[in-house]
Amino acid sequence: MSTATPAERRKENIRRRILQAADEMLALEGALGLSIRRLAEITDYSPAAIYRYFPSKESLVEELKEAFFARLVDNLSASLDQSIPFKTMCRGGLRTYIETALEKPNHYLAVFSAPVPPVDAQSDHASMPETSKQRAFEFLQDLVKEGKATGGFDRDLNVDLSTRSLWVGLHGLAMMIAHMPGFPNFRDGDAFIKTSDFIDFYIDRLVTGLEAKS
Amino acid sequence: MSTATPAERRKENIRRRILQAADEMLALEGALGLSIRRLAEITDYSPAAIYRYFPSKESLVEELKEAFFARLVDNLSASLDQSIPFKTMCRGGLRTYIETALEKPNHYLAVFSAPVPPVDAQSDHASMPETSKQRAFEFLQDLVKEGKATGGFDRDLNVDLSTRSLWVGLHGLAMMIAHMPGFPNFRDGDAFIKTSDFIDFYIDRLVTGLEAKS
DNA sequence: TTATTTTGTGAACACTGTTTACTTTTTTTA
DNA sequence: TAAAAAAAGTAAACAGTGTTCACAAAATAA
Repeated sequence: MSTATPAERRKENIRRRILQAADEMLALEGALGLSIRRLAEITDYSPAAIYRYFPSKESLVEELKEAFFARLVDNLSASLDQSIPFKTMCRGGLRTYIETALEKPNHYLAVFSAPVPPVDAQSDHASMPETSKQRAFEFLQDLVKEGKATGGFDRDLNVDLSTRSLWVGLHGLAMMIAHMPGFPNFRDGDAFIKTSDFIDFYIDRLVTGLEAKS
Repeated sequence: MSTATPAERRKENIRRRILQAADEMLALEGALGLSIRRLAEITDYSPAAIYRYFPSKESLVEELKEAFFARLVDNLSASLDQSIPFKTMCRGGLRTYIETALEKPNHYLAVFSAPVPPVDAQSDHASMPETSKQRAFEFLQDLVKEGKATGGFDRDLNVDLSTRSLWVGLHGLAMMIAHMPGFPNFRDGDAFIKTSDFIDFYIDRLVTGLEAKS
């Protein structure tokens, strides 16, 4: 390896430094709070200098999103363990999705927020990196397939629809917790609910929805 | 009624005109695309004039969100019909939520997007108007209660957890379709899925997840 | 050492939300 | 009806934003 010249290595280092500063800014203040000008100040560059390393703010954020989502998918893969019962493994995997998403809520929100014009062109599944998205989808698809084969899922389930249902269900939970501080508790809620308990309950409902009726 | 002076009525009319123009802008270009300056241009006022009617852009958007969400809740209430079987009524109600949300995707996104600093203070359930939110929640809560009583739901279900699960599940679907043009179809998807079919399937899973096992 | 490429920047452009001081219009009061 | 008070509207500025461009400084190649 390392067929890079010192100049290239130096450049790559600066790029990384900028990206890391941007990552912290994204985590703390969200995609809108991430400002090129403040990023320049923090990294001790002029705003224009940033543009020697990234063509636009959007592309910079895109890199952060991809890295975050790739990590999420890695965590998903790691949670696969064929030696434990399907039910346990399945619930664990879904929980991993939620927990990783909530480690950096602003990252998760950024991944699932379309670029500047929210509803515009019909670029399908806007703004999600293609490779990691495919991997996440395949993870869920495998889960559904194995669930049908050995996990007690309804054998008549349509795999495409079921996979997407699982995906949407997870997404709803992550989104809800991510940008609603306080959820699942209401201001004047009758019952205090521990987030962790709710996640367990919700994932149970998700899985139960796919199981055979008896 | 109409204990308002002509001046007050005129003022109210202008306010409404501005709100309506803003509503169209929000629908077309999202909360970020809605610009006070362009709104001023369209309504033939100076930017500063808008501030005679609304204290801030945020409060203006807040009104649009509340109106939209109130309409959503009205539609939900209207979908209640005790004369039809619970299963049908329940599915119809949930479908109404999704369909109304998707009539104005940018409105729905705005309702469920926290104000400028996305994850900041712990104002619970940020940015959703309290009254309409409560009404929507109670609608779902009643659904769960009736489901337990007469609709075949698991009688051991925790109502608080179940209501929130339903809520989160619906939210996930609305969010996913709202800011992912093309969903539920992937770019190189193996199967073309009609959105309407997917909604039906997904709502079925949501309800099945709450039903007694047999 | 000179020539060339890379790296960094100040200043500007075109936007954004918002405020302030000021003028014009309308309404109220005397 | 005339004067005073209140309301409505605005130009200009402030403080931000992303981005571009012409130019200077530094590093590399010839």
